[in-house]
Amino acid sequence: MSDPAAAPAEGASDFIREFVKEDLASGRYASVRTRFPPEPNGWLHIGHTKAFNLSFSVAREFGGSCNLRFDDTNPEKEDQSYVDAIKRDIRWLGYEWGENEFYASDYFEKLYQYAVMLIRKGKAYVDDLSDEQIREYRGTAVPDRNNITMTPPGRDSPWRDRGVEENLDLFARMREGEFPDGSRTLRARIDMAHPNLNMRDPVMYRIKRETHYRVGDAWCIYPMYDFQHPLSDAMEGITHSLCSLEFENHRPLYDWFIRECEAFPSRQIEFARLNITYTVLSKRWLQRLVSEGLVDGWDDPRMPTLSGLRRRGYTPEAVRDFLSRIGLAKTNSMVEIQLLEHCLREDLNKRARRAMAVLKPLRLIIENWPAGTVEQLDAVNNPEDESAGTRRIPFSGELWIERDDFAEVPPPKYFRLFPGNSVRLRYGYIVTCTGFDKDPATGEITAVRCTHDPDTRGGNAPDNRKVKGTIHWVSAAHAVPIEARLFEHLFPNERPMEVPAGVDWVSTVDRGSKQVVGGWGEPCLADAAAGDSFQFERLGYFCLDPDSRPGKPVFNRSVSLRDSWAKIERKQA
RNA sequence: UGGGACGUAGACAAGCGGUAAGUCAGCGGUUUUUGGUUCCGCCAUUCGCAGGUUCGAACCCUGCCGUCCCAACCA
Repeated sequence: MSDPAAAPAEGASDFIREFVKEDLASGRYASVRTRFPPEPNGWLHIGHTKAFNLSFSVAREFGGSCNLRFDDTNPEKEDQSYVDAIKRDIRWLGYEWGENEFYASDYFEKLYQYAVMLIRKGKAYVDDLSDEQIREYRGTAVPDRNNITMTPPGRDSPWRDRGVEENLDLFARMREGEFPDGSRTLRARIDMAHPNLNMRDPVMYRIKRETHYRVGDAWCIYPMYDFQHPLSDAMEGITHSLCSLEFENHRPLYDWFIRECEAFPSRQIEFARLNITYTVLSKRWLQRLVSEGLVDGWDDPRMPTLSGLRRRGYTPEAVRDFLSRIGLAKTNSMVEIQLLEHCLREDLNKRARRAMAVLKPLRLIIENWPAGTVEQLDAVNNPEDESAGTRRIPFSGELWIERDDFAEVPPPKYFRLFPGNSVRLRYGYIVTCTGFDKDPATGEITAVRCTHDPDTRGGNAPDNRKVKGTIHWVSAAHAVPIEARLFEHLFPNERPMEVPAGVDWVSTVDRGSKQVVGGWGEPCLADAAAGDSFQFERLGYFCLDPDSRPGKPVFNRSVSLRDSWAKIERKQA
């Protein structure tokens, strides 16, 4: 407890770490053990990372350990595939749990014995009330004249005072499968007048004939969260059980079960869950996006799932950096997605190789280029990392440039290509625009013409004249065709869940949030492997998608570069 | 005539009775062969509001206001 090694390594500090420190100092606990308890009924999203990053980090910082425990007590929706996906995603973010992998379903027998213990103590009883009756007896909330919700005290179930022996017998027969689904429950005997609804004799067990993905048909009664969770924590010797705010109302119950079962006194501490603008962080909502085909599956790069972020090109480092920046508190908060994007840019800027690619191609013809000549030019792979080295790029008399980099009539402050103006072709030559070709029928610019200054090879002018603009390009004869998938936020609204009455939030999904375009890339892009990240100069960061085929790489735009020109344009408009 | 929490800048968030950190966003400028990056400035006389205690209050007390959560045999 006076061990200096117990101090947080990274200097992270928040109210939970304060509590942990106090608990160690006071001797309440001798060491730290946390847990991350996902239910295997869906994919992990970035909201979950806040929770498991916290529990794993706190454990590590205080020299303890963190268990991965699957909270699999509802066989209806759980499946092994989710277990596998969850494990894969946690590892991806960089956490390992070694031998500490547990399943609440492994505790079914022990939990049953705890329930028997509570029955013997007169603290639990078998109830014959139906679910509707239970709800009614619990006390239905009614709006008063000020429309404030109030809840009258509940009434005792007529079965509440059954004798211990009868309860024991009935509970055993529930387990044996003598009663139909839903016909009886085991309830904790606490206080039907308690102001906290959770304390009004919560259900501990329900009868449900459903095959469980791990224990099969061994059980037809399954424990409820409120009973199972504290005892699972206790059995694992969890000291600090960290969970989100909505469980605050359950803490008295959590403590009650542990106390009455005389189990290890785990401490539950709640914190605010993560919300991010322009997206939704709820399994149910994400599930709907998938099932209604609004996205291309759980790993669609627009999804906030870890598999989606990974496919989008997010790195574990960027996600962890994000988590370290959002802080930890009990205030309900909505983090701007710009912060997440900033973290990605910052990470990729240091690590991603640069490459040139043109996404809205326009032909550039260098009129004074010696016909048939091809030159190999040197290019830096990453100006932020000298060790990344250099590469050669072919240059010739016909190039692809970005359509946005030419203007027939330049707007104010535009310093790209327009008739009479000079720009530098990155790593190439300084060229001067001599004209352009236009389709007389459509008015579309079909090619831009220019001359190059042979003395500026590499981009430097011997006379040191300054050229304001530098644009990217790809040699037409050497370009590899690429597909680029450009993503925008899934929702146009900062808070997609807050829709006007009568509007289905699903209808607000931006159908144009995924845009597929064809373009041209420099030759090195043909050799990219799935998952490789590049910065396409002046455009953004792109990650090779597994949909790529030989000769046809597909790139997902992870995030665009900051674009101050776009801001100027916006102001001018 | 319910219970549990939370209110510090546009968004997060430090602050723990001694006179408002930091980050993102935004704005202005610097550097730059990416309108990227870097770097430098600016951005809360005030902490939901009103009283009170104190030499001194974002921090303590009282009242009020606002927001969130709770009425699954889900977790």
